[in-house]
Amino acid sequence: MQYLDIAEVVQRSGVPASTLRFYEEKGLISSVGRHGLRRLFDAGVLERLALIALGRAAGFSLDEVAKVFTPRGRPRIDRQMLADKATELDNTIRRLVAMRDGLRHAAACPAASHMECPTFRRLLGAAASGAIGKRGKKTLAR
Amino acid sequence: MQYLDIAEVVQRSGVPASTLRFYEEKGLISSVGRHGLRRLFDAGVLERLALIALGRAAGFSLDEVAKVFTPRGRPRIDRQMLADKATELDNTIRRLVAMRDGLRHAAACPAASHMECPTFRRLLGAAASGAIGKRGKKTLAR
DNA sequence: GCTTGACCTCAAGTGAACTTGAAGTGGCAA
DNA sequence: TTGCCACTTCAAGTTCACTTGAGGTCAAGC
Repeated sequence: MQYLDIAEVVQRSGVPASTLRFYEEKGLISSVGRHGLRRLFDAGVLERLALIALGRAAGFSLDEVAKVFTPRGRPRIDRQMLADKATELDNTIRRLVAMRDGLRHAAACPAASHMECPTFRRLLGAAASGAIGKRGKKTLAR
Repeated sequence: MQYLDIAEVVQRSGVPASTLRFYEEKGLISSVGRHGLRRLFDAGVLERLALIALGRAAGFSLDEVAKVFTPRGRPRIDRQMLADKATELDNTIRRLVAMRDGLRHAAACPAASHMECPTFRRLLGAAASGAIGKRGKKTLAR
C-alpha cells in the first residue's frame, strides 16, 4: 500500500507516464517493482520528482540533476553547487532586467524608428557585443 | 567597398559563417550579391545581426525575430510586442529571483539535510506544484 | 473464461538552432 | 597556368528533453 502505481504517480505529480519512464531510463528515478507489467514506485518518488522540477526550474540540465543523486540513495546536495547556481541566476537576472528595461523603453520611445532611438541602439550594441547574450544556452521553464 | 565579404561579416559580428548561411536560408538576413561564389552583404547586415542577437537574448525565437522584419525592408518593430515581451521578462525575472533566493538559502541552511530545511521544502513544493516552472520552455542566452 | 484497456517495450520522431561532412568551385598569388 | 584554400551546396548529424507509434501483455471486471 505504500507503493504507488505509475498511474498514481502521474496523477499526484502531474508528470506524464512517458516522462516517468524516460526519467527512470536516465536513472533519475527508480521503480521498486512491478504489479504485472506496471511499475510500482515508492512514495519518495514524488519528492524526487519535485527535486527534479526544482532543478530544472533553476536551470540545471537533467544530467546535472542526476549528479545530485547518490548512486542508490537519497539526494546529496552540494551547497557549493547551489551557491554557484544562485550566482549564475544572479547574472541571468541582471541581464534580463537590462533587457526588460530596454524593451520597455523601446516600446515607449517617441523616436520615429527604433533605429533612431539612442537607448535602443545602446541595447543593440550591448547585444551585438555579447554583453547581453552570448554566454551559452539555458532552458528555463516559462 | 560598402559591401562586406562573408568573412568580414564573420569577423566583425562574431557570428559563424554557417550561422549566417542558416540565417539567410531562414530569411533573417540577405546577401546582396556574390563575388564568385562568396556572399556579399550590405553593411546593414551587422545591425540586423545585432537585432537578432537582441531578440534572442530577450527570449524571442528566430521565427519571432523574423516577424520583426518586413518582407524586404528595414525592421518594423511592434511596440506592443516589445511591451508584451517586457512583461514576459518580468515574470521570468520574478521566478528566477525566487529561485535564486531559495537556492541561496539552501546553500547556507544549517539543517543536516536539505530535506529537513523548511525553506528548501517550500521551494520544492513550489517547484512541484508548478508555481515556479511548468509554464513552457524558453531558451535564453546564458 | 474472455474481453478490456491501461500499461508495457523499443524505435523513431519532434523542434529549435545550429554544426559538420563530403564534394565542388573559383578568385588570387606565385 | 597552376595550385591553394576559403568559400560554396546539400544532406545529415547534434543536443536536449521528451513524445509518439506500433505491437504486445496482463490484472481485473463481467
